[in-house]
Amino acid sequence: MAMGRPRSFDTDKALDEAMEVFWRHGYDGASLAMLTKAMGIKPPSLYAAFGSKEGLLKAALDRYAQRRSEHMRYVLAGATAREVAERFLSSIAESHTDPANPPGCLLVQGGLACGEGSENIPFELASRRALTEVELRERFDQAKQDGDLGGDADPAALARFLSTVASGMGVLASSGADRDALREVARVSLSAFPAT
Amino acid sequence: MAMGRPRSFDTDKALDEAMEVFWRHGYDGASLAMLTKAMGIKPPSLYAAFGSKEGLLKAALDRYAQRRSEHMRYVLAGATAREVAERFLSSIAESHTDPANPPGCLLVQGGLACGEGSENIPFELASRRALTEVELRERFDQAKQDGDLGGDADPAALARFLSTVASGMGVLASSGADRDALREVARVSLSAFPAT
DNA sequence: AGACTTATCTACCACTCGATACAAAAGTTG
DNA sequence: CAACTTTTGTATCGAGTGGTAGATAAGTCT
Repeated sequence: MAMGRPRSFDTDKALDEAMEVFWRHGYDGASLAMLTKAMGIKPPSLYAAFGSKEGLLKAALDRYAQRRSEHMRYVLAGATAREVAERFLSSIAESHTDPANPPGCLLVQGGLACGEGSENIPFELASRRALTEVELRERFDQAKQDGDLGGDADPAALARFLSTVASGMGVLASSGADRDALREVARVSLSAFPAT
Repeated sequence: MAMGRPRSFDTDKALDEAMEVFWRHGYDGASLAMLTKAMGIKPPSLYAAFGSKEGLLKAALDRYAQRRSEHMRYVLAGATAREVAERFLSSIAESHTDPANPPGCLLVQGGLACGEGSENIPFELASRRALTEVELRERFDQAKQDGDLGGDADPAALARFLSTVASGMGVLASSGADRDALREVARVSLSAFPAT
């Protein structure tokens, strides 16, 4: 049945380049010219592989989530709620200032507000940010059952707090703050988790 | 010397409309068509009054800062560091979910990452966000001299923490979170300021 | 009134946007 | 090799971008 001409570029490698462009310039600010140049391909190849600019973003977001999942598994494996929080905030401080990537978080930098043809992009990013909060809340629910969160502690509120601080650290990092500044924010934030 | 034809629109009223467009769509996402329609004027009037799209944003940011200054004066007038933090976070929770405005904070929504012609916009917003952090730090320095901040407390770190949480609350609000959610984040954040 | 100054409107500029039509190229299968 | 299928590059689409030229309108000053 004839297999057709094989793709001449590596999809994942191209996605990594696209991710960086979206990360650094946001969805609206990332033009097809920038994307195709970074990916090393021409527009028809991009559209054949990803369908649309939005499809490309979603594929990049999937890849971003995949990268993060291993970190998150380590974070959630912390023995206590406080240790989970400590691991979470530390990993955010490191990853948001990793010189291998643009500063901040793709899910924040990608676009909190967009133009007329891209109204659903902010929703897409928000729903992906929400996933992390859910993971934390479920872990803190478990911590409460385990007894290492006091009776007055609110797992949902703590998860939302951590998620909010993480977003804020994304904004801070994108402003050029260095790693130590983010570590300091992480340390102060831990006040919400009384030491065992 | 002849005064010339008077301006037929109210500059501040027009700025308020422009502010809302930038707030809701970000700098790149706000097109001249959207801006002129919202302001009720034509492009030549806009350019005569504000010079450029970037000039319009800066004028809107000035107006935004002016609006906030009274709130900030109230915040900084708190008797103790903890009361300042409490007032700050509460005012953020209210203002970022004020139905009279787009959700979140203009200084965050306006654009953390921009396209090729607007590289300096994120810097402009970041420098304005930094002003609030400086005000808080100076107030906490004073609190330390006054003795209502313990010897182990770090005024700069606490100010950066609050500023970071405020940015995070902006992201959270822009995702559709309601006022109670932000209030809860404010409450948890206050853990960093031991009660007197 | 008439000269002068500034704002406004219509129409448009060159350019970029995201996206695509078409034909040549590069493979696999019979 | 010949038939078939898919990808690739060139060249371009219509729409929208930020911004402006030039004429007209609406005031103030002498």
